[in-house]
Amino acid sequence: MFLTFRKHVEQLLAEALEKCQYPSNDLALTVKPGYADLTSLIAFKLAPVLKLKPQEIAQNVAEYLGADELVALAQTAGPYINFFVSNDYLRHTISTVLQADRNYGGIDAKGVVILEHTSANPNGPLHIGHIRNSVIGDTLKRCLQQAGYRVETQYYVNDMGRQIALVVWGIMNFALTEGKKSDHATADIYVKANAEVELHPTKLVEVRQLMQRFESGDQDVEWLFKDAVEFCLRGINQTLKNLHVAHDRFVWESEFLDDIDGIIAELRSHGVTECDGSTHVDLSPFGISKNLVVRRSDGTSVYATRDIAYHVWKAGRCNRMIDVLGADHRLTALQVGKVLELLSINAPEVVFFEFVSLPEGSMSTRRGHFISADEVLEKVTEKAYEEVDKRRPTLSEDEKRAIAQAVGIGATRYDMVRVSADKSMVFDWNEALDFERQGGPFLQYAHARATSILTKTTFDNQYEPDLLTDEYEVKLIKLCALFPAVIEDVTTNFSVSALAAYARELAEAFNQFYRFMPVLSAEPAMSRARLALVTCARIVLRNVLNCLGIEPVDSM
RNA sequence: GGGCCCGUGGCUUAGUCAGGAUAUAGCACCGGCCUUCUAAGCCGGUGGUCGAGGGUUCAAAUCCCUCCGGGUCCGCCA
Repeated sequence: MFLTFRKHVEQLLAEALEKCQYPSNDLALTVKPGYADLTSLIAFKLAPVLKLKPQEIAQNVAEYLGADELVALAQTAGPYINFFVSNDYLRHTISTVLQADRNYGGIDAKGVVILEHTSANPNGPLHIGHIRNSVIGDTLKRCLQQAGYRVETQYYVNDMGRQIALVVWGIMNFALTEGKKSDHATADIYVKANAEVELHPTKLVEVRQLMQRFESGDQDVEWLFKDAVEFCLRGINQTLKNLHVAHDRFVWESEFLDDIDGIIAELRSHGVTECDGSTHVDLSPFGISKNLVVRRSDGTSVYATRDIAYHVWKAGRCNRMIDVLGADHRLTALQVGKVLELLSINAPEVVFFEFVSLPEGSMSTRRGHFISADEVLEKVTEKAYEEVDKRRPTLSEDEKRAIAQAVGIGATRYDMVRVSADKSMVFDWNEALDFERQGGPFLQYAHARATSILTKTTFDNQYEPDLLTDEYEVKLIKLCALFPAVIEDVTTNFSVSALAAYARELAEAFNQFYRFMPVLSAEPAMSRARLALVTCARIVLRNVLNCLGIEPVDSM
């Protein structure tokens, strides 16, 4: 509803400006809670142009602004022009939410999105850095779907690099740890292989041979690689499932080997040069001084070229192509994007996120220095179980387990999107295990409270919305109205942390409403009106939680 | 050495792209609220020269320059 309001105000303002014969290319609308529902700073912008005082301009414009169905009041406050929503706006918000229900938050987005995320090398389990990628990616998927897009998520599987060759070589030389989850067992092998190779660099020859045999199409070696990758991926997939992350498709890098010649041929007319037998692309026209090698002098392919081929393939199958990548891929992504542009293909939209490190420093799968997602999930769920057990001792064991699971995953996922993606994070066990703050469980709690009220009565859809005039009620309705605008923001700016913040505000507003506005014990008419609002708030809370991949529990 | 990202109360953090009215929350700390729909909650309070210094502007956390601190990238690795 807020989007409608904003569009409406834009129109009113443009008309008023026209009547004043003022230019109207920038309406300078901003939202500043505490002052108004929407504010225009247009008077400031026009002051130097018109050589008039801002206050005067605001006054002149306001002459042509009046109240209507959506706008209760448009008034100046010095140079500011403030717009306030009407009762109709509030009424419409509630009815819209109740009617749209699960679809509330949709913004009529059309088309297919291919969203690549996680894509961790299958040489070990996902650690807490990888799942920042997974959670951001999966949250985007859910938001894009809520917006209306058809979304296909892809995991790009590196099945032929040096790292996988090392794993394969390790499997050939060391015994797999018995009884371990496959991805963890793979990491053990990988760590051993790295240590061994570091100690005896001559053994690298064997690893290199494996890579060459793979690329030359040696069936036996291909199977070894495939087995190793699938083995590790099974474990990774289990972790993702536990995190409520599901990929629609796993795309194997080696599938693009055949496309490389064609792509290099097509690049011939766009600044490709040969140098000592290898093939380079000159990206200096784009301000990248270093040439990008697209084929080695021994004729074998490089990762970058396969990645380009992958993106060419994706581009042909969707309207929007989005990648979620660690900030260390910034240069690579830029290079890939520029080469795609040379091929007349739009570069992907890339969402970067900064690193997650440990208090003692950065993580390294190679050295076995990392905290796995499995370990975090396990400990957090365990802690959540203690909390449930403490608060709800009468619940059955199954119920406690289920709630602990939902709360643990919710807390973990929320922590991953809470802070802006371009801020690096230091993982802290105390923080991860602390539920006494406005995190995932806080949101779930608000939802559980709303559900609790609704299970104690029936809502027959008969209500008088105009009774909802208290500040807590109005605040809650206004926040519900904002949800589609938040979805729009996430789908255009990928600001998942804004979604997290919105969820927190919504839950807070509901908790305030819950504290001060009795629902079941109110007068019948008031009770029905508040019941409508609880139903509405629960829908929005549930949809927000779904977008965050956090289970909206009915009880906790 | 060069590129990119970050630097906001003791700690974590919003706002920075599109400069405007009292700088956002949480944790911690202090004080209140459970005979009333789940206290994983609510209300109030203490605490900030927005890394430093210049500049642009009627107006700067936000834009420009310099510097400092932290991270990261700069492979015929993936």
